[in-house]
Amino acid sequence: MTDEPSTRDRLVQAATRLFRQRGYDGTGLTEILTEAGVPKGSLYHHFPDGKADLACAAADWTASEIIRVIDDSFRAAPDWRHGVTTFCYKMAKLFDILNRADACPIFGLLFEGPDHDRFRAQAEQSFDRIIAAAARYGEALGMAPDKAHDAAETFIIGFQGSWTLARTRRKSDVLRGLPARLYGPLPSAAH
Amino acid sequence: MTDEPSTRDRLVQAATRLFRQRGYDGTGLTEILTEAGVPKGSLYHHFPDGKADLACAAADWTASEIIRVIDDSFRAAPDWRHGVTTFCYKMAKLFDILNRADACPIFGLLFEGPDHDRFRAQAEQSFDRIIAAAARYGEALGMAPDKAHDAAETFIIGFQGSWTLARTRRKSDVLRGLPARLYGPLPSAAH
DNA sequence: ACATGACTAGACCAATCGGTCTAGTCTTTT
DNA sequence: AAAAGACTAGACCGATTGGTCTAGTCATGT
Repeated sequence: MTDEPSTRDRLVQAATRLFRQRGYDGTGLTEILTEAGVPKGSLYHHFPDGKADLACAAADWTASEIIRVIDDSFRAAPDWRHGVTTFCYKMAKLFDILNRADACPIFGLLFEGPDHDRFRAQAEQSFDRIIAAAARYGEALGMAPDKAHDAAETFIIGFQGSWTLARTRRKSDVLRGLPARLYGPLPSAAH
Repeated sequence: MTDEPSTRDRLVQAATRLFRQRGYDGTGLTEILTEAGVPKGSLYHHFPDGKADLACAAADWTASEIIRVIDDSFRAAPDWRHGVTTFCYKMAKLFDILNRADACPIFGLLFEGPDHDRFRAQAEQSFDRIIAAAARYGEALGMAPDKAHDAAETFIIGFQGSWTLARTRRKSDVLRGLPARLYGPLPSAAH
């Protein structure tokens, strides 16, 4: 009945947090180990290839988290724009919690590192998983499959760029303004 | 009459290239020094604060290069969309030259590093310079000042996101597709 | 001829890096 | 009770890190 996270999970989550703040090369193993409260031996037991292995696990875990937010945002959305808007607001809130300084959870993790192509492949896969998840909701809302995929891509591209700008400015409203940027001002609400 | 680049310039350009490939923390000083063919003493003469100083200089240099491309793209453009399209095509070409693997020249340089807030401030300034340069062309093409600024922001946000996706996929056509994404399919050319 | 400041040159340093390895402690199976 | 494998624990390693420091080389002004 202990719901303490396992050693493995504590490692993944500490790594995720630190990589997001300081990047892959900027984060030392000891730092991760200290934050997770785990000795070195355990790391190399759970992740035989060490840091690179851990980073891939962190990327995977992050992608799943993002998809969870997409699900929460689109499940009850009456139309595409509502889903996107809810997602952006949720992420803006997260952005503020993360001190407006961390890398985009979606892509911050995924580059750099010595084992370049392995990381790139991980990024591509995570990216596609996320886009596919969004596209599925587009289809459910009546878009044609290729239209839905395209809309999802545009959405994620815009989100990625917005997060970057939000980060340099340390202001989350760039994220909340994305829907209006992509789809124009809301026609409703005005008289 | 020697047009060899100065020691300083060689340092900045080598650093720019390497930071773009491996990131700030992923690039060692010796690597930069070797690539530039410059000994350590010279580095600390020209950049007393060492690596961080050099990174800021590299960021500044990069921003100026980007603005040069913006100028080249918009100077003779008949309208906003043409300018954006030319820019995207030019950058797609650059992307292919860079082996489709490097970070976005605009923002790849600017994060991470121990001296976090200094880098962030540099990024913000470079970012704003670039957006302002684009916005100026928007105004010259007849947009109201705030409309032009907004259009420039959307453009750069989209570009940043597109570069990231292009990088994970190693395909430059994501960049070339940005104008259609932002402004819809070209109405002309069709019957 | 000589002094001066700009710049080059690289040996050297403590600290930290990612990673290995041995020892020991649990939990489970028989 | 004994054996076995999963897992924890951390001392230790060579390599590399960013940075300092001293010595020397130029070009220029006087």
